[in-house]
Amino acid sequence: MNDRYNGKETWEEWRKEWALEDRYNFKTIEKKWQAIWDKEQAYKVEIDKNKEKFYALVEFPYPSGAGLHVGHPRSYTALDVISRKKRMQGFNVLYPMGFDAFGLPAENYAIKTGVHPAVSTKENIANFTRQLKSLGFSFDWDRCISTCDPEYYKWTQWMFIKFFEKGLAYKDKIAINWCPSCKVGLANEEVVNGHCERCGAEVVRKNKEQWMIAITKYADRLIDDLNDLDFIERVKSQQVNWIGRSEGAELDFELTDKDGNALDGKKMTVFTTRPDTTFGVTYMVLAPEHEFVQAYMSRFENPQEVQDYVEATAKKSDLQRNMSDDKTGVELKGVKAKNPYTGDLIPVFISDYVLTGYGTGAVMGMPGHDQRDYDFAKKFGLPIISILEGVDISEKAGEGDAPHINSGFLNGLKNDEAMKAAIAYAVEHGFGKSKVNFKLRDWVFSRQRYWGEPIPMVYCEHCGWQPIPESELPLTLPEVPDYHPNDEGESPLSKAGDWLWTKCPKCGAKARRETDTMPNWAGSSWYFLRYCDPHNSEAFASKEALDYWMNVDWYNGGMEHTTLHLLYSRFWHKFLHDCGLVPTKEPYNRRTSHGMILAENGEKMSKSRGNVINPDDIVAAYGADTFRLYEMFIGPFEQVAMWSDESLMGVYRFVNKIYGLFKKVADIEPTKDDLRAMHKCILEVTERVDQLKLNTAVSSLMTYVNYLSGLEKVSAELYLNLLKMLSPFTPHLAEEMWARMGKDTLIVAESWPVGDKTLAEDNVVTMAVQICGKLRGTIDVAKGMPQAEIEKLALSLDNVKRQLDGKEIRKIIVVPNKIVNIVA
RNA sequence: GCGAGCGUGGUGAAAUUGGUAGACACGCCAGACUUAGGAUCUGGUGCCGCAAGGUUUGAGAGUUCGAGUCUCUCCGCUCGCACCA
Repeated sequence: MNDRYNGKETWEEWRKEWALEDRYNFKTIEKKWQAIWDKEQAYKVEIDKNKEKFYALVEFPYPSGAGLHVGHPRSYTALDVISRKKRMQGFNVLYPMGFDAFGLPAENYAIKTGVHPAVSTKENIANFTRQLKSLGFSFDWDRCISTCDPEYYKWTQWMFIKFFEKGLAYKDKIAINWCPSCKVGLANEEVVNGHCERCGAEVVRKNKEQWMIAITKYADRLIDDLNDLDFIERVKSQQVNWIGRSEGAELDFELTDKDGNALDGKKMTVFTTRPDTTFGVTYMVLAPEHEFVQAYMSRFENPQEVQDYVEATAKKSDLQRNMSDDKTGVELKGVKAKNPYTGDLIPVFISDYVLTGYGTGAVMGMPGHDQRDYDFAKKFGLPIISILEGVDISEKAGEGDAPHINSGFLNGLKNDEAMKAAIAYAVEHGFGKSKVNFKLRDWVFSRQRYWGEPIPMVYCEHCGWQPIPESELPLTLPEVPDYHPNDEGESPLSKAGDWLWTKCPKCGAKARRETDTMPNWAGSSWYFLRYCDPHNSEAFASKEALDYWMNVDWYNGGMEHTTLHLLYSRFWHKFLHDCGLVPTKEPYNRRTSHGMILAENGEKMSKSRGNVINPDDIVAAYGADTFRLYEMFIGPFEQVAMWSDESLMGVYRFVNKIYGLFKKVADIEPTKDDLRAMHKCILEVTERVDQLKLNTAVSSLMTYVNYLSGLEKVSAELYLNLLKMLSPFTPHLAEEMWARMGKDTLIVAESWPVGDKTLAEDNVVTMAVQICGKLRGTIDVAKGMPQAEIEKLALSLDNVKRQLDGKEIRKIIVVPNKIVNIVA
């Protein structure tokens, strides 16, 4: 009995049976081959040093209760196509799948229903796995991981301790974004337009002790190392943008009373990207939260006014702060700042357009050449000076690279030189230095949540924060009576009785465990490493496995993850590299991003709109192969695409056509034309898959199938090669027809056909004949025809003669095999 | 405002990177076989025109023998960041 022969002993016996079918029965065919791949472990992969490795990675999904979305298979199929082709080309391909299984939805569901998140997550993972398997992806399921598995998060915790040991993880009381509805602190990245990304409630500021990770220490490298990577441009630019490096200088302004007497020797440092414009500075502004304001309140002449403004600002959310076009502020009366370049005394203000978290929280106002300062100066009647020659500042702040004026020793210098000279002067006189600032802040790593990795730290009265010993890892999630945060906003883990209290690993005194959990970015920051060696209990992955498999050769994922996940995981990887734990400084060689799939009317698919397409329904109605092929054909991979049932039908027809073509297959020699069509197709498909032009790779296949359909009989050689090329796209159908052709191997293990350029070329080419660049006719020309003959042929065309009538030919340009252009 | 990208038929889109614009597919039209099925097959299909022919890649200019492709100006759209000094 043989599975591939549908239970018959021999191919001949099976053949008698299928002769009765004339429709493509995808339901039985797809199930059949999925079972055979499973049984024969067709996609299991091990280290094989004799073969070149290829590591293809797709972002692992969060196993939501809604199941797979049609967007997931777009990414998974694309890299499945690439993986399958690479495998056929002799590469040792690692293409793994897993689950990013910690997260809010499971916890919210638990709060609502009381079902433990581990239980619902497990069910969801089972459902996802079923769906993924129904699509025939060539994942090595033996390597499947889940971030909520203690065997996995043991290592996430272990790595956190490494961050702590290296001084990169620290606790700090900071104003965090606080969602009053979720009772949870949010990273800046989780705040969308001032609202909680999850629940939509307006985010407020709240001071809390949080674990932080010092990602800013890697800011420079996270930008600079992008240069060597093959990431698409918009991904790179978004990373650079997010990190937001700006180069400038810090300058100290001495503070005085209103008569110019030094104020306790106090200096105020500002950050500026334009130290060369300092001669145009007419005032200074501090963030309302600046520590100076409270410390020197009693020295101001208008403390009540100042305090009122500070309080009004505190009530504003970031959103309100951003939205106000109008500049507001209050002068700190009785205080002046001394411009270190000119010695001028300038007024000092507080205003909410200056942010406390960026730079020094203080800026010098140079209204002539900065629009925000210009607006502020207009509002408060402050002088506006131009220090750039010929730049108009009557309507708005002036820009441009021009010789400086009104600028003392900088006069006549242009921007760059003036900048250098200004900094050199500041350094020489000890009031400034060059400085690089970043928008990127350290990573807020605490969540007041249950369903995440426990942070493996304990607090001891005597010894402070201590990591738990490695032998106690994993620190598993305790059971809790309910999943609500407590009223102080502490995580549900604070309700975990016995678990909460332990001994200090250092002095043995009673100590309390950290009750916050890690953000869901934690587990996804290093999962690609675990895939290399997923069952290792001694290490997160062996050195041998990492040396062999890393880097990820090709990583595909959604644009929504190009700032956060990509940045975090690159940072995390770099840190491990610095610790000597991974061999490479960057994890991903190539990053691509698939476009979203929208509903037919161009709207986003969402439950509330009721326009969600369930992959299960498509697979049931048309089969996985049609579904896969359609998603590849839908449009350029990196662009958004609109779902269309009608286009899907077209692909379904095509798949049936391939099935139907089998009846024409005969044991005959291919003709020259046949071979030309075949080699052309091979060359095109091979190249287009490598370039991720999957939609046009599919059209090449369609063109070839159209050609074959027009033949009386199809040579077996042609059909077999067609099946090989189809197998990455429609693996089930390809296996089935391969078996029907009498093959007892798996097509997935066959070799990829090699195209021959010479055989793909026609020996007669059609050349365009143009007059002054306008098409006037075509000529069929044998390859290698001498230029003079081509010209003669072109000139003999009736339409050409007519067009040239009475005109003098000045020049004839012949581009071999392409075009003849007659200039008259 | 800053950064990235895009603009081609009724629709989704191709174009070997400067060389016959519209491949492939959807839709539509006509026909065939059938006789209600979201079946299959054949032919046609950018626009104007009966035709010869003309004309066409958001608008305009430029470079070139030749521009969808390169350069400049303008218009429009999408995404990301956004009072980041």
